[in-house]
Parts: sequence; C-alpha cells; structure tokens
Amino acid sequence: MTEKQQWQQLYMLLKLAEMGAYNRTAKISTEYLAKKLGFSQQTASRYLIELERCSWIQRKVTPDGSLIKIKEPGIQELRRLYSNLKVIMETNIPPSVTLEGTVFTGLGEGAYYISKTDYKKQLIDKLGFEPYPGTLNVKLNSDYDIKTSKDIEAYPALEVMGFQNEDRSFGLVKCYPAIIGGKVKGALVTATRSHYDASVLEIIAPVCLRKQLNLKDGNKVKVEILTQF
Amino acid sequence: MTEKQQWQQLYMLLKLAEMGAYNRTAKISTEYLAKKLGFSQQTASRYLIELERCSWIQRKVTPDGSLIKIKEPGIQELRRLYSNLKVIMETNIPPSVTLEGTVFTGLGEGAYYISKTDYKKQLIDKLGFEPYPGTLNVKLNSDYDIKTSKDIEAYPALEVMGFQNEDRSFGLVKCYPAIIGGKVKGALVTATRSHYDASVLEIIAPVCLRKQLNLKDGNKVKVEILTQF
DNA sequence: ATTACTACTAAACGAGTAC
DNA sequence: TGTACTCGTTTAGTAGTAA
Repeated sequence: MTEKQQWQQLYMLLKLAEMGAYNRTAKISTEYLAKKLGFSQQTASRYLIELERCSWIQRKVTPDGSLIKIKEPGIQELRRLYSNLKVIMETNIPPSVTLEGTVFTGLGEGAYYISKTDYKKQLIDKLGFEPYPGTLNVKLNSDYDIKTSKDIEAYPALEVMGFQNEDRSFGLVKCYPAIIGGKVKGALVTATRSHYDASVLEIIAPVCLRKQLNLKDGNKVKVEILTQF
Repeated sequence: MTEKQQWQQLYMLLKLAEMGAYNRTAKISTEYLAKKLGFSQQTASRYLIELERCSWIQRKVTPDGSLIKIKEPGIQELRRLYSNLKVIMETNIPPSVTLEGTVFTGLGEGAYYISKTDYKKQLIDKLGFEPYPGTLNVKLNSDYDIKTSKDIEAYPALEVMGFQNEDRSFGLVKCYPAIIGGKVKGALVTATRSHYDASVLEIIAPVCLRKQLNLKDGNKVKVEILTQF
C-alpha cells in the first residue's frame, strides 16, 4: 500500500471516528457515509472493504447498514496522527528541521572530545549508539540555514553533562538525533563552548559518515534534525 | 474545490508543518518534499501551487528551494483537525451520533412543555432558536439505536433548568443540538421524567419538521445528534 | 433496504523537458 | 540547480446493476 492511499484511509478512519466508531460500534450505511464524505456509495463501500482488509476496522454487514468499529491498528494510526499534531500545535517546535551545508575538514577536536570516556558513556546511553570516533563538520552557507541552526539551540536537547579531569574541565554538550543524507541515523552535537559558530554543524553517527555516504570536502549534505525523542 | 481534494491538501499541510513550516518559514525543495511524501517532484510542485492558490501557505520560490510558511487559513485548518481529534481521543465521546427511527404522533405533551415561557426562554438562550410549538416524536426500532440513545443520556448536555408554578413542578430538561433528516437544525430534548423511554426521541426545531421534511407517521427519519457545542 | 461487482469515465500522477 | 509545463499513463471514482 502506498503512502497516499494510507492517507486516504486515515481520512476515512477519522470520519468513522467522528461518527462514533471509535471505542464503540457505529451503524453507518455506505450511502450515508458517502454523503458525509462527498463520495459515491460505491467508493465508500470500496474504502470500507480496504479498511477491513488492513485490519483498521471491524465490520459486520447487515441489511440495515454496516456495524463498524475501529480496531487496535486503526486506533494506533489515529493516535499517531493526534500526537504528531499535538507536538506541532502545542510546542511550536517542528518535529524535524532539515539543514543543508557543505562538508569540510575540522581540526579534529570533535574526535578528541567524544573519545573521552565520560562523554562516550553518556552518548551511548542517550543516543543508543557508540559514536564513530570522529565528527562530520558541515558548514552552513545560506542565511536561512544559519538562522535555523540558531533556532535549534533553543529547543530542548538530550544533554550530556560536563566533567573535570586532572588537566581541564569539559562543558555541557547538547545532542539532537538526526538523519544525515536522508539515510544514516546519527546526531547533531553542540558543545556549549564551541570553537565554531552557528554556521557549523558537528555530526556524529555509529558509522563513518564520510565513508557511508561517500562524502568528500565540498560535497553538499542534508541533515534532518529531530526535535522529539 | 471538492472535499477529497481538500483532504489531500490538509495532508500536505500537515507534512509541511512537520517540516517546520508552522509558525516559521521552512526551506523545502519540491524534490525533497516529494521524497518525504512518496510521490514525484511534479506532484509536489502541483500541490504547493494549489496550497498557495487557496492561501493556506505563503511561498517564495528561490533557485535554492521554496521558502514556505503556513498562513492563517492553513493554521485554522490544522487547528480544526487537531480539535476534532482531541475530542475523539480524549473524551471518548463521538462528535456526532446518528439514530434512525419512525415518526409517530405522541400525546402532545412535548408541545405543552415547551409552551411554558420558563422553558422557552432558556431554550432560545441555549439553542439559539425559538422552538416551533410541538415536538417530533421518533420511535427507535433497532436494538442498536436504542442502545445508542441510552449512551447519549450519559453525555454532557445543554441543560434547561426546571421550575415550579402554582400547579406543579417542572423538571430538568437536557438538550442536544441535532440535524434532522440530514438538513434541518434542531435539538433532541429529553425530560428527566419522561413518559417515554430510551426508544423514543423528542425533537424540536425552529420550524415544523413534519412540514419542512414532509414527514408522516410511519416515515423513517435520521437524527444526527451533536455532542460538542 | 442494503452492499459490492463490472465496466466505463474522470482525475491524478509522473516522465520528459524548458526555463 | 531548482520549478513547473505538456501530455501520455495509471489510478481513483461513478453509473448501472445483481445479489
């Protein structure tokens, strides 16, 4: 099933829920449904059959109409839609933001930091992966991307606490799960005291991103930062 | 614009919101959007044009992508979707329930009650219309409809307070806005001490429903009861 | 009454392409 | 690059109708 079909199903499901098929059984004839949705009776019938096939609804056809109840998978779908909307409407923080920039070689400082076991342990704990020992540096070029990266700093983050050792102190690090190049899961990390500014992203991942995505200095790369975790 | 088209637009709008176009401007290329939604770049482009046409989004096309921000009408649409879902998910009360029954002639008691000025005043205040002096009595025939009408009694209602006069006391009356025969706005009224049981609906409206909908005893009629007001 | 099949029509989609 | 046009193809929607 393609995604757009799923969406139409979801619309149908929402309408059925509005008509009382959520957490109870509703008697709805295909003709009535069609009238409510602005479709033909035949289309409504076809949709119900499809919803039944993918187990989103339970249906008992009677000569008096269909007795319809939304089943657990359908309830899950509606819940997901609801929580997506909730985030958008109530937090004013978008679930994800995509930035684009060019790959460049840094000073190797990122690698130094995440090699520290105090950081590494926490990163594994918070992100669920052991970071490859090195960061991918991405230079943001457009005003839009730089402005957006500044916005992100204000969003709630996964926080990795600082610490001290004999030599010096290490500050708080904020992490945002991210998808790099549309494929690889990793994270944006921002040291509170960074050598770079808002126009530079430092990315970590369980794998070597340069190898995995075949990136070389100067290549463009998209980083989708996730704000909900 | 038909309703199904609107729904596809709404899906698009939701996706744009998830990508950060809600309350801020997001830079999204048609190709990126297409990939996220699972259709072609051309379709994404077409959709954006349509969204722009109906003022749901504001867009500035640049050689680097489209700068997209959801405009007020679009925000309203998302809000409506959100509040619809909220009602379904959090109250467990469906926004509307449709019952069907047959018209019959009662004892004229309904008419007597709503002729009382104490009731009438309150009804006008709560429902926004002056009821035609008479009720439409609807007999529910199926177990499903009777069961559902019992459910409705537990839902929050518009309450019309009782009163006393020289002769006797009049009890609390609960009202639910309703759409009768798919067309006419009116209300279901249930006296706490009714002569009828859960298998009978008493309906009022600003007009004579029998005339307006051309109903005679024994005719079937659908009553859509609204639980949110 | 309903539901849903078949056959057809209308609309949406996407490949190619120009800007 | 990116966007959006044309136009052939695919898919969704409906009318008629049987069960």
